Amino acid sequence: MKKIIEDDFMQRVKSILKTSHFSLGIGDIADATGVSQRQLRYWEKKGYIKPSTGTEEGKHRKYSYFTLAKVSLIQSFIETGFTLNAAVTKADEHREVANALKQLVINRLSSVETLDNGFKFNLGPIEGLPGKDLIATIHTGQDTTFTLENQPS
Amino acid sequence: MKKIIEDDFMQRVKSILKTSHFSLGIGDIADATGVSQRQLRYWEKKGYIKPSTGTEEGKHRKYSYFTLAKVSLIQSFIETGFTLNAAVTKADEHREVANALKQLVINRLSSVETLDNGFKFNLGPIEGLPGKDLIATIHTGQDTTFTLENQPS
DNA sequence: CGTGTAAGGAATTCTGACACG
DNA sequence: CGTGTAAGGAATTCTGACACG
Repeated sequence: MKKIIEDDFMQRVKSILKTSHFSLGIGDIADATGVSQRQLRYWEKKGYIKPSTGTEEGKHRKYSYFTLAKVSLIQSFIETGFTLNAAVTKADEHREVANALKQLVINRLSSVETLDNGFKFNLGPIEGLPGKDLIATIHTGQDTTFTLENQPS
Repeated sequence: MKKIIEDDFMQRVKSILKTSHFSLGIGDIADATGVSQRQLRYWEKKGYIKPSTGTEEGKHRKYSYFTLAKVSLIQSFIETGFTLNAAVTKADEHREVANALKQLVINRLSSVETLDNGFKFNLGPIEGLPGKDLIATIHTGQDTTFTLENQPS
């Protein structure tokens, strides 16, 4: 009942994760974060955020996913009572977290199996435990567990 | 030189990951995947993909990130020589992979430390290894390694 | 089947300004 | 400082059709 997803598929997924540089419009950012378009343009003018596609030629602004994350963080701090400037400072301290998470997945994901109600991800070896692979098991709607399995010989 | 990011921050990041339902326009999907707008509308008409925001009221289409991933996968199979219909079938077999990856991060990420040139993620305990926490270490531009550390007492 | 194109209308975003404070 | 609003123009997307095959 389980099915090992072929390496070919994993290559495609990794390639997509690495190369897919998608962008969002200002309305998409506003809807997702609750920050108004007026605020986003003002924050840009102050240098707090910047669109990936310049608006030099009078075109619509485009934002990266990391800008979305940053806007969400800033908004989160503002709601807590920080001033805009203080919220930006706090958000900037950790702006690379989302990027690092993405890198984690790209670097280590080596294979996937489908289960009846979830997935098994093979994340490769752990330092100091030769011959073992780290396995993350996800069951839909439940928690994720990590286990160790002997590497296929 | 290292800095433990406070729980407060992790709560914000988790909250953002869970609640941030962002969407992309048809032009964003087309630019990110290389699939034309004409193709996207045709694929929608055939029932292969569907926008998150209906176009009933004559508004612009909005797509989820998972639809972007699916479109990328379909395109990847088409480029390999599959027909559109066959490519959709292959993509559908694994459409929940991206969702599961997101769940993995949300479920297990418990704390983050910043290093000089990367991050340390604490992913919590492993089955069968009491007292230990799984640590993922990411160095910018390098590989990710997993190690075990004693849980803080 | 699957995609390209030109056409006219509608939805979205653009800038600069006025407002409040 | 930081954000809301109304205004007119520009960029983007809309649908239905014609085309090729």
